[in-house]
Amino acid sequence: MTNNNKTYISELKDYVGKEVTLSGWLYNSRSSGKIQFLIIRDGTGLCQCIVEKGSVSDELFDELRHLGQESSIRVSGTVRADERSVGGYELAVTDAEVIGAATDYPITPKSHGIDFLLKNRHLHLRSRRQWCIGKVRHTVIDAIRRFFNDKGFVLIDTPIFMSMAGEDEQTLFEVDYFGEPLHLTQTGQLHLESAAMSFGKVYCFGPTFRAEKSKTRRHLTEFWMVEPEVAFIDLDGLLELAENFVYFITEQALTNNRSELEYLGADIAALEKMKPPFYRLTYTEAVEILTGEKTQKFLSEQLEQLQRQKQQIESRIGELEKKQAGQRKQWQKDKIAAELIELRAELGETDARIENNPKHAKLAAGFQWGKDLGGSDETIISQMHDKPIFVTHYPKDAKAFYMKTDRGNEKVVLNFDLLAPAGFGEIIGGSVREDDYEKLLKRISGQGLDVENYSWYLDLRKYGSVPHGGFGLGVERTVAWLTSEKHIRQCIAFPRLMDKVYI
RNA sequence: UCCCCGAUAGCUCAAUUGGUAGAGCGAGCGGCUGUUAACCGCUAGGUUGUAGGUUCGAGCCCUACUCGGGGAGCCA
Repeated sequence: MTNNNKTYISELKDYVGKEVTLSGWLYNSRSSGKIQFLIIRDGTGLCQCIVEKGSVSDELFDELRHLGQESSIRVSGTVRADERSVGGYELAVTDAEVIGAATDYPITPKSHGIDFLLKNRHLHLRSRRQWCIGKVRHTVIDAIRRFFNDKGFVLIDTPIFMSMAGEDEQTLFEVDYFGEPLHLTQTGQLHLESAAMSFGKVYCFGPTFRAEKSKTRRHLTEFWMVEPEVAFIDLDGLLELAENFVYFITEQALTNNRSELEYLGADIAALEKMKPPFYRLTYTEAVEILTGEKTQKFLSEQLEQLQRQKQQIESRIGELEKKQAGQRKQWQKDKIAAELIELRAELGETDARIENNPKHAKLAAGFQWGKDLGGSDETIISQMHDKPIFVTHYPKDAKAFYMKTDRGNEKVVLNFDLLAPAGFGEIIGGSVREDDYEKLLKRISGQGLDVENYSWYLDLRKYGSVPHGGFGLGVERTVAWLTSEKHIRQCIAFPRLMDKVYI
């Protein structure tokens, strides 16, 4: 089948007044006796197609009236601009051909639970929300490659089967490699360091696997991570690289996906403020903030606000319940019932936040210097800022063996996390790498790791060692942040969750 | 692994103190020439997650289990 006569919905603005043929799927339809509105999706967008009685044969008119959601179809007609239509253009249909009729499509235009949607992920991908997220993700990935390629970085594909651990042995997936135990990569960093000593600036980009038993909205067992690694760079240089990088990604998403971001309900005004420089805090400063009065005040104000919000929702529910009882028409009662369901869900979320608030306040107030920042601690700091925040100089003992110690204070390392604002939390983790042979050797053996396995890694410190470092950015977390999507499982086509793989 | 919540029609949810299981969407039929998750009328659709227990009577109370959601630890 040739593709020559086909027009895509995204191109309709160039065909106003002209006759075109669209190929796609029936997204939704409404009929009004002698006029039908078919919403067609073709992968590039949505288009409302108008079928008037008399402009097509009676047989076709009747066939279209009974066509099921997601049937595949080819429609021909004249393009015209109309503000009432999705996307601003519509098609006055003169002819149509049903390619594959569909009946009883499971995902209806009403709301569904997450379990049902994940079980139907192969179909859920067709929904508008998932489509918008997929488009944003595509832009993010394109921006990642473009940013590094334009800056002279060389792409290095690091292995997925790994013989050594980058971080923690316990969080690895083990595989049987012809009888030998290997594990799936959790970072390409160690290999990347060796490549950086050849090419200077390198990056790797691919799937990463973590066997962490984490059941939260921020975790997947398989996720995509990009990791740049640069020779001759210090911590300040890394921070600058990271903020320019994140800025470029947000700017590309705003340029290419504004309508998708709007549909998804992303905070576009906030994203437009993401210009560097970002905030910079040391770990010690972050701890002072967490344990300080300002945080307790911030949290108690937040709690008050949540309680006010709760009261508002409750009084609204009370009003609606009264209103519902007074209604005689069943459909009016049902409309109110639908609103009540939404309000009750909102109330549940608010309740959970009210319940968590004092726990988080207690955790923050009792935070001891030396521990790693917990999820709630990151959330608090993130909520207190309107731009991304770098947190640097973590305690050495809480961090991986390869991080370079601060020569002015050996208790901390030259690392950083980048927290996305408004409560989204960590999207980047990175560090300057230990470049001193003796210090690295001591840290490897000090962590009980087999030095033999790391001899090649130590070689990099033997033959022309240089200051170097890099970081890793999680793609799904970044997409979730940009789109205001709550759970990162929606930010990858086929998510792998702890204990659960649907298709 | 721990804590909290839930499971009722294909889907999303109601069901007052323990007293005859309902609605919307979706499906089918009909009506309507500008609809925006269209609207209006009619029809079909149920072993209330599983196994026990209390009771004259259990969707509702009790116990165990299964599955799911949210959160914690850990992390991108």
